[in-house]
Amino acid sequence: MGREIAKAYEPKQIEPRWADYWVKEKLFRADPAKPGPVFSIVIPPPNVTGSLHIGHMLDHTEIDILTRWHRMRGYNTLYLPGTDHAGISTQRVVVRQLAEQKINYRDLGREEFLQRVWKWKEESGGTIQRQMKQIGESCDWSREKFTLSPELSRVVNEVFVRLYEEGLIYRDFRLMNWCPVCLTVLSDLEVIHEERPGHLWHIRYPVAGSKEYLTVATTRPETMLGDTAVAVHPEDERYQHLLGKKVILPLMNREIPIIGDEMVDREFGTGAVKITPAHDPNDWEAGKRHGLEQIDVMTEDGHINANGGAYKGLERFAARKKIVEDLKEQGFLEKITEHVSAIGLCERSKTIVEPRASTQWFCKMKPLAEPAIEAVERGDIQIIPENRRQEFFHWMRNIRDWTISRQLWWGHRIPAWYCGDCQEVTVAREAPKKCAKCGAGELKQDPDVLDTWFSSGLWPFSTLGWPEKTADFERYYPTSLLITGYDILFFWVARMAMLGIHFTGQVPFRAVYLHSLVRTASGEKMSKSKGTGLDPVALNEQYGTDAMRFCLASMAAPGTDIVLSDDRLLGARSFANKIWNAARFLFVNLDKYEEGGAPIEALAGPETRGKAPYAGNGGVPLIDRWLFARVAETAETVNDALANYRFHEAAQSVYQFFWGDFCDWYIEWVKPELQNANRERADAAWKNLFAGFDAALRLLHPFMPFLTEELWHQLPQRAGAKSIALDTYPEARTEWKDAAALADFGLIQEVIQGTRTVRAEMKLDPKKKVAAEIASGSARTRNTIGANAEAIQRLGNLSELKVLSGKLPAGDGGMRSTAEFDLRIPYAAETVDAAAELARLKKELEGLEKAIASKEKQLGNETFRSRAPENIIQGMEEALAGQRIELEKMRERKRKLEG
RNA sequence: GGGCGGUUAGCUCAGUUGGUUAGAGCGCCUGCCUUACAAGCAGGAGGUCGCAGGUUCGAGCCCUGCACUGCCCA
Repeated sequence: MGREIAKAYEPKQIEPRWADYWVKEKLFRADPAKPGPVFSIVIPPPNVTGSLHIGHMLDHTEIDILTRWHRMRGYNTLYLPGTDHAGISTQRVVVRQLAEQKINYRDLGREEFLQRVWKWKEESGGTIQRQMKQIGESCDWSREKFTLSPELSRVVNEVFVRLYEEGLIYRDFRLMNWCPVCLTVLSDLEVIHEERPGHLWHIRYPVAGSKEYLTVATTRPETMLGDTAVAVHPEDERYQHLLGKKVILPLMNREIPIIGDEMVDREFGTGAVKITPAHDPNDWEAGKRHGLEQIDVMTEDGHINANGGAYKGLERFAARKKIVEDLKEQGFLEKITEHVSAIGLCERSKTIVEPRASTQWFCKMKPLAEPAIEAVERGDIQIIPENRRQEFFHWMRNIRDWTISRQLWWGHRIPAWYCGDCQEVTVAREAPKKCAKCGAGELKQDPDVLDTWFSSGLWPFSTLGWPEKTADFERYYPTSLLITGYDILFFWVARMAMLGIHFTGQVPFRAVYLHSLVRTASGEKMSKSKGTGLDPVALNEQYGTDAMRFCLASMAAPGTDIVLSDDRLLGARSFANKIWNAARFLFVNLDKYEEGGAPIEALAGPETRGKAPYAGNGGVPLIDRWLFARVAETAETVNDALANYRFHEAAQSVYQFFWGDFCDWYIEWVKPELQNANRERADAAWKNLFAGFDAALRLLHPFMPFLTEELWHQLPQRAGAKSIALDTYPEARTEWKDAAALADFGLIQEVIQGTRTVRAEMKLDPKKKVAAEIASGSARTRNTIGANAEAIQRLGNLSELKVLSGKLPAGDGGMRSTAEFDLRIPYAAETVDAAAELARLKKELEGLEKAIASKEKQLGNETFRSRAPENIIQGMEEALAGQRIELEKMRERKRKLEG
């Protein structure tokens, strides 16, 4: 059976096939009845606003790596997928689409509009699902959830009602952040604070019954239409005589009082400020203190309303301009100065938010926050990286009540009904038939919906069937881990922690790993709206999903943002190609060997692979002992790194192993053995080669699922081998650990590299084999080299290798010395570039002398000797001894060259 | 204004409790189409670890200050 294997890695040829296979075969379906320790993880549900971006790609890569890793290690594994209805964002998208067709969504009516959004949701939700399948995420599609599904909406109502009954949800009339574009209130978190250069307008307010002016400074002149007072600091000497008097509000010709209030900063502007309770949070509070009227001068979409007199109908910034002009014209404008003002922007629309008073629903946070803080303090929820804990605590300890209502249509309708007769509010799980208080039948449901994060906050338990005690809930809750970006620590993670503990009595996840953000080359957060986003699908097609995943993993050091570059992606793709070609070498040669009548299952079948390493005739060769020692080391590093979310370390380790060890050394070394006329030796070599390759594939699988699945299936397998994803993950087997093999092979590598370096320095013709001689005072070293002379000659391109005891006899040629051995390629003296070598020697000598001096100084220090740990001292002494020998050899060589 | 992080090779970044001559990828230089791979192979150059102090037998790592830079919160 000849294997068809393309010359180069072509991800497009293999990825769709396996993506399909994994879903169709339902390989990743979780079964709560199965035994084993549990690893459960719920996806941070992507918004159904469009498609996955590069940030999702990182997030999902990390989740999938850990999921596949746990599964291979025998965990009962659940990775639960799903999407978020993303109220405000999704509504915005559809509103915009309609606007492009010149349709105002409000004209459509609520029902019709919602139908349109559902249609959009089906499309983009489908896109996300398709993308996730395309990138090979090993989730259980049978458990896919959607935050706005009837199933999860019931949970939302349940939670709302319970919180209301517990007195944790209430209504209040407050000044809120309002987005005039999204037409809804926003929570504090949804407002982005920014500093922008602006102006400070100094406006003269004439004092009533006097010729005097009181000049106030403001950053928002348009709000003066709603001024109901002017305030100064009560102890400000400049204004004592004005306290209790009134000013005439310019443009509006209204008398308003001059009040004293300690909130006024005497240093700011003129020390006098206008008070507009309906349009500024500080003024709102001041207004309450002084019993001032609240005059709202704006419409919901940021235009001046009837309270604004002549300015009615003007958009707020147009109104500002006009008001400033008018003030100037009428002599009320004293001056304009430069000023950097802090502004609030709507997270979604980037519009400047407008403080606006309205009645909203709130959720009390302090009672919910405390248990969550304690859970993190106790370590019941572990936050990684550690430094994010502090942010979490700081925010949680200063938490404010959460505005949970939104003036949107797309979302969970608030389960509250108002009686048309007695105005009583009824909060219920299902629509009530009549008013609980007066019995009237005319009830109207609250038109508002809940903040998206209210339902996302329930995600870890709502998706597992709570409040029912389902098998899934019992088995998979609390989830093992949450992986998400640190940018939603407060929005989402904190709220899940609070709501999860409150409703289930258990933490929603035992650990939270907060990963970095993917940034553009200039360091900005990638964003589709700025056009700086990278499309993961396009990149996956260009480089291959496996390469993309590997690249992201290799850059995902905890706490560091990722700057993705073409260079890195190319490097990862090269790695995939390297793996592909190593496989190609194996398979092509195995086919050849098979034609010679070799029983393949006995060479490369799983039973055979499991028992490596094999001995030929004699013991297990050094190269094989070394390979499996490296497998064990790599498995140890990778397992340890993944257990600690050190994806980059895991990736780097497996990269080094596959490329640096398996390809560069192992394959090159065993090539001739594979054709060895001695059947027993050749068979052993094949068995070891495949066992090593198989271990490498399994090590790589969580990072590069497609490539490894493809190649794994090409291995001679038991009938019915389903997937590498269900195979076991390599462990650091104790029988593979072999310090002696690592040391001995390290020596051989030094010898081979020495010959290559000397050859390069002497600029020898690469095609020409040359003789080399090597001398060592150590019998063990001589034996090790002697036993591997054939491979050393081949890989060092040598025609002959003489192994001598003691020192090299006098002679000319290129030389390399270590403490262990001296190597020489004899050659006529004139062909050696003595000057170049001398320069190199001098430089090396300098470094060595420095190293020796520093060690001598330290070792000579009594305090060091008495305080440093024994192993450090001993290691240093050994290194020093070696370096002294090297130094001596180098000096001798130098003398000779100079002589 | 408060808090957190970053500054290490030309570029992008690792460097886990302080411990022997600081690493990787890419780029660069030299030589190779060696029949798995030129997306490759072999060899090589390149860093006073932002600056200034301090602690320590010993500092890229700990402390203080400064500079530049990014983020979060108000």
